[in-house]
Amino acid sequence: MPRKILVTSALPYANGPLHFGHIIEAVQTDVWVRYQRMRGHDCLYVCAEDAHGTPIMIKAKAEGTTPEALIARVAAEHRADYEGFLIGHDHFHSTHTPETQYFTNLMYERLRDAGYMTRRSVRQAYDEQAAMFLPDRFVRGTCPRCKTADQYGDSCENCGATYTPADLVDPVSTVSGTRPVWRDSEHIFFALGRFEPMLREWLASGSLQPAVQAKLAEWFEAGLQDWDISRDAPYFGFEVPDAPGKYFYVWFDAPIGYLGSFKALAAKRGLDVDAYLKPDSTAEMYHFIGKDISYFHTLFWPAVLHGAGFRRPTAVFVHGFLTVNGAKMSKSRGSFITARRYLQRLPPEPLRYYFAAKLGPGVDDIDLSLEDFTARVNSDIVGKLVNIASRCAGFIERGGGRLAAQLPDPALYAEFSGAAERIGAAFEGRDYSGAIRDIMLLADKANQYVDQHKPWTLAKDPAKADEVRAVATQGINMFRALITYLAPVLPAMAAAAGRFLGAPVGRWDDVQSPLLGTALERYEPLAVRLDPKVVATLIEAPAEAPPAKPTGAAQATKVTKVAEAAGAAAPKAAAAGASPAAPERIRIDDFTKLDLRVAKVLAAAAVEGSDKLLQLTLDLGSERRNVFSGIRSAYRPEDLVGRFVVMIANLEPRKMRFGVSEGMVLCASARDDAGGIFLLSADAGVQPGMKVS
RNA sequence: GGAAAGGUAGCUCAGCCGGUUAGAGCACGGCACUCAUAAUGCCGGGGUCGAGGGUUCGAGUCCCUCCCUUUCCA
Repeated sequence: MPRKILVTSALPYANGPLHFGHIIEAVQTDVWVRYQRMRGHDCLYVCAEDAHGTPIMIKAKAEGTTPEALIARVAAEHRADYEGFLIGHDHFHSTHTPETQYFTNLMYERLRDAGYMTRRSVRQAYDEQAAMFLPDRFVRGTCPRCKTADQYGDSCENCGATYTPADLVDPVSTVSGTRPVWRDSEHIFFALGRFEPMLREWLASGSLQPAVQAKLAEWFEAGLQDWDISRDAPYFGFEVPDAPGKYFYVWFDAPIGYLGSFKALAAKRGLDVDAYLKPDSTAEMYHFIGKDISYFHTLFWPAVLHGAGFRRPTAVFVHGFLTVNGAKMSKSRGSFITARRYLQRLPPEPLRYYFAAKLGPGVDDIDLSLEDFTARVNSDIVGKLVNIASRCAGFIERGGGRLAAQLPDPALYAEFSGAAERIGAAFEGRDYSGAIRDIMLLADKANQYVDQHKPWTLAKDPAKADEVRAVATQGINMFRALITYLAPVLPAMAAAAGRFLGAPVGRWDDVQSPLLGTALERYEPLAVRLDPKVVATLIEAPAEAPPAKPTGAAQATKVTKVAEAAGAAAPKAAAAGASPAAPERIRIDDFTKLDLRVAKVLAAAAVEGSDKLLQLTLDLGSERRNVFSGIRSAYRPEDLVGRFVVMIANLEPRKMRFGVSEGMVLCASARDDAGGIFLLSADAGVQPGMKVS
């Protein structure tokens, strides 16, 4: 009996491009959906543009356009990127639509009438010049705990402290640059705490992964707070029906956007919305999300649904974060890879395969290692999988173009067809990495089979033509089983394979009856190898020397990391094998010979008669030093005054043409300074003269 | 600061409820083969399973402490 399933992945926000973090989630969802469809289930996949909120409003203003125009433009880009990665949404909508507004108002009114909405006054930062209340992220200032400058209004990136904008030292509005004032305003709150028993029961039903359950337990422990779902005008969103000048907070209507998108789809296809959304619905509803938004999806969302008389999600599937080459995606490291950047260089399926090969059912983070990506795809897909078809196709073609009437080794084929349930269960349970391990083991087995039976040797004896065809038929059928199992991951390749086989690859159960006696089409290569040189260009070399942007965590990096970051300027050169002579090892006492000190730049000036040098006057706490430094190409003297640098304080003074240099300032750079020169410095709070060790 | 996940061969990872000489793929070395996109097959080298304690007849697998990495925190 086919299941009725509604699936969503998280809504991309309409103020930036899709990046690999979005793509891995879309791939995870899409693979699951395609698998369900291959099993004959009625599985719908909807998504939408998350269109509301202050950031959209401000970005539109900055671009001199309207939020609607901005959303339309970004949504079109997002849609194209999703399509580029073969993400098969049944419908891609927007939250700024009548459908979403309909559900938003309906839910609000029902929750209000049931007594779950309360009002009370809130004191909030207000920008008098821009005439608007400021979200926490739009107030910046100095962390009250560690004194790091220029931190967001809700938490410190450096020390991790959490606080409110009012706690900041020297708060500044990022909208106008002025100092905010504090004003009171009435807000609407959703009484989340009253749903605790329901939520506990819901989570006990086994809808969530163990790690997510643990997180929820922690939140229950801390106590569920009322949730402020309103914002003051000006705000881009839906106005609250019974509160003029108040708008629904973007996070209130974002998940409702799932239902809005579904409603639009239902209208298009004549589906019964109620059958999916009523409290006792037998349809299943799943949300694929990243772990950062599990609070909204595992607490607010089920509570809002339940309180408003709708069904709750069957389950929420939470995945971990994507890291690139072992570290968080970062713009400054160039590892912030957009969907567009990838698609301009490479086809989508290798990445779908690689993500699938690494995705498990848990919330663990997933690392994209570019070298591993290339090796894995070339070896698994081209070397193993496609090779089976490629090496067998010729024998069939030369032998008349038709498959044999029966399999020479039914027992071996049974191993392949018998894996269907095991591999299917892995897909169902989102253990794609397990499924792919299984599939590749079978691919090895298929290649071994061909090797053992040596059709190329048999083919030399015309009397053995039937035997040759039989072996190739066995091989082709094993290939067919494997590409069927991989079809959720590689839909385009599966379609191409279907054309070659003369029988579409579409249903999971097709594998149970081998393809016999039928004609094959001419074999065309189903995949090409990835060029490591092209793959390496996914990582962007940092463009120019960063214009003095030294704040917070970015600056707290260890010296080794800085060196690495600079090394990345020559993209992957080191990884490509150009290993520079490894430096000799030293002992700790060699290191302690260095007297590294933090110094403050008191004065800086270009040196007359030199293209490279700046003359620095440094405060070492107890003394001042005069140092010449070859950083003129990367720093303007006036930008340096007041900042902290690291210097070698016990370097032999050196007489130069322009004077005596009494030390050396530490910088990171590529060997030829090609990617720029980067001064090392210390976090806020450091004092001149402090020793570095 | 709180929390979660992870630390197993050069790389990416698998090792279920503790039990024979710790596995796979890639990479590397050798051999074979030539049907296949220098693809494939066979053989081989390579691991003090992060560190230190503990429980046990026996621990990569359980407990404690510490170190490191990544990530999350309405």
